[in-house]
Amino acid sequence: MSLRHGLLGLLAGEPGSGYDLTRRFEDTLGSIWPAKHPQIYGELTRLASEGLIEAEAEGPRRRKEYRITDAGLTELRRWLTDVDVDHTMRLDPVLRSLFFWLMSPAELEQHLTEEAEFYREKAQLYRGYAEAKDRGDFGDNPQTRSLRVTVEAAIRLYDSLADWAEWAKTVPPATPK
Amino acid sequence: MSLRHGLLGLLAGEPGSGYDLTRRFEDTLGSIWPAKHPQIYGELTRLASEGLIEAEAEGPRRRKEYRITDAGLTELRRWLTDVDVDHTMRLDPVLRSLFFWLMSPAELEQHLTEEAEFYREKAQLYRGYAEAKDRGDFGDNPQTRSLRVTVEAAIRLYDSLADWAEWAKTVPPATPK
DNA sequence: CATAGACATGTAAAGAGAGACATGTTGTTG
DNA sequence: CAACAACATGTCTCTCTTTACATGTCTATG
Repeated sequence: MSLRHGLLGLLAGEPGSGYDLTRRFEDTLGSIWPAKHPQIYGELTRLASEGLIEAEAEGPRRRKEYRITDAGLTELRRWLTDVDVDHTMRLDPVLRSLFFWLMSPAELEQHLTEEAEFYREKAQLYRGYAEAKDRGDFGDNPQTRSLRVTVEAAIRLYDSLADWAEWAKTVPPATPK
Repeated sequence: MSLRHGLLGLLAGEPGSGYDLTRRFEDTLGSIWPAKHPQIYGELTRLASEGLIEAEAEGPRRRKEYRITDAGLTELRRWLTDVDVDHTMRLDPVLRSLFFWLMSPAELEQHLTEEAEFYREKAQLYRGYAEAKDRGDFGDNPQTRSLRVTVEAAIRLYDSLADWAEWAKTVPPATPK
């Protein structure tokens, strides 16, 4: 249940509406923790009912801006320090690799080329963010520093996967006689 | 819904019971696609009712050994070649990094040390499998070659994460004056 | 022969997440 | 002023996944 704490964390950074948070999730977390708006609105309602966040009066278009409460900040810190990290990965592309032997060499070649390209582009995208940050484009404060660390993970993961796909292309499919 | 095709793929390699598949998922796929037995039994029943797999008569302890049917193999191949790869990642440890600014330097230091250790051990574990395979311990056929590719992904991913955690320790937490 | 551990299969309930449906507002542009 | 895009919030249903509960068999060991 990391969505809960993801929302809490984003709100610890700055207040926002469900709409804002949906966009922030998509922009900064899209690759590492996707979340759709129905789930976010639901979770915000639950968090508010538990007093971990609170909303001021409604704004222009029924806009409800939430901010984190002291209880919420306490819960967030508790999660960060006391709750075990969930190391679960669920990677469809890697699962598929277990079944590469069922694909023809041509199909596999094409598949791996596309995968490598996809990952390399993603890595480039995040590298762009990282460079902008390092140039000072986003200012410098503890929050943007953390974001920089997160972005670094994305770069490294996507680069690894791109390297892996390229490496996999060099593995001969059948037993060499 | 990769579990479905994961099961189909494992059964394409060799027939097995729900119990077998649960273990195989845990052993070879535990890190990249976890699945618990209730889910596996349920999915096997569904696959059987759709004719993608079939069971022979029950063995010793009500054991039902399933094998893939031609329809199942067709469906598996269709998935591998025609269905878009799902690139979704959901990584709690990376999500957490976005909120590192809420942790004290000491807490963060400890957290990152533990993370790095965890990933490095995992990488080592898979490196061990890879070396055994490369030594020829598991023989050589298309299936074990694919497994070798999958293992390589695990090694690279875990090493990246370990490197990342170590790198993160070198990032100063606050704006240097 | 008792008993423990591995083998073996399931059901039920609850939570997480995705996709479709539904509604209405504000601001910009032609 | 019409129309569209972006803003904004929700519900409902279905699927996927986990956890707890439940049951029974076979084999090796003391």
